[in-house]
Amino acid sequence: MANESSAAYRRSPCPVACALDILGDKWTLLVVRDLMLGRSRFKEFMDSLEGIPTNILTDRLVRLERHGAVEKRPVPSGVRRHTYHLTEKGEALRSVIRSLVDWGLDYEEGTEAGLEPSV
Amino acid sequence: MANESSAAYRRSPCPVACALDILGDKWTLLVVRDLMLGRSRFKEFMDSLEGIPTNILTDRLVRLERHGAVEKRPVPSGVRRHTYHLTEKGEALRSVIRSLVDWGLDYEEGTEAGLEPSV
DNA sequence: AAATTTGCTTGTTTTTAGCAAGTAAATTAT
DNA sequence: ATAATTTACTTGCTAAAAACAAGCAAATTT
Repeated sequence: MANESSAAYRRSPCPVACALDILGDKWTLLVVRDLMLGRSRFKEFMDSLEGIPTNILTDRLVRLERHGAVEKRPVPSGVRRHTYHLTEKGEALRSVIRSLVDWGLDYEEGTEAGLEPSV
Repeated sequence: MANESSAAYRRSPCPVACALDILGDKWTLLVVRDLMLGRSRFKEFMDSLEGIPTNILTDRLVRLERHGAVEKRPVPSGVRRHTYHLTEKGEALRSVIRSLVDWGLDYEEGTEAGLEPSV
C-alpha cells in the first residue's frame, strides 16, 4: 500500500484540513478509540466489532506512528511482538472522540456507548 | 458515483463507528466547516483553499442531506439555484470541528485558524 | 446580445479500500 | 517433545472511491 508521499503533504494551512489529512477516513479514529479503551495489541484491534482488515490496520498504525500519535513499544522479551500506545498527541484526540460519541448517541438511532473504560 | 446502498448501513452500534460511516473521509467535515463559516453556495465550497472536486462536493452534499445534517433550500425566484444550510444535527457537529481545530493548532505546525466567523 | 460565471453531470484514470490467502514466530495443548 | 493453534503480520487481487478533465445549460454580468 503506497503512502501519500511520506513527506508532510498538506492541502491547506487550515487545522481541520490538516487534521483530516491524518485522521480523515473510516478507520483511523476507530483505532484511536480502541487505544483509548486500553487496547494495545494487534489482535485486540482486530477483535473490535467493526472488523478492520489486517492490511488496513497495519497501515493505520504505521501512519499514526509516523505522525507521532502512536508509539510502538517492543515487548521486553526481545521477541517480535510489540504493543501500541497513544502519545500525548494521540491522547489529545480524546475530545474529538468524545464529541463523536456524543453526536452519534444524540443523532443516530440504535447506537450505544457500552465502551467499558469510558472514552 | 455509487452510494453505499442508501439503506442505513452500519458497521457496529458504536456511536463513533456510526459517526464515521457518515463523516469518515477527507472531505465531508471540510464541507461542514464551510457551512459553519456561513458558506452556503456550491461555488463558495468550491472556492475553499483545499480545492474539492465538483463531483465529490455534489456527492457529499447529497450524503449530508440524506443523513439529515444539511438542508437544501431553493432560492425563492423559482430558479435552479439553491443554498445549503446546516440542520440542528449538522450544527451539533460544531464541537467535533472545534476539537479538530484545537488539535490541529496544537500539534500540526504551520496551521492557522484564520477562519473568520470563528468556528 | 455576447461573454462570463454558476452549478452542476459525465466519462476516464488513478488511488485507496477491502477481501482472501499465506507465512513464520510464538504460544498452548497433548 | 511434538503437534495444533494463535498472533502478527505480508502479499496479491478485486472492487470502490477519489481525482482529473471536459462539457453543458441556465443565470448573471458586460
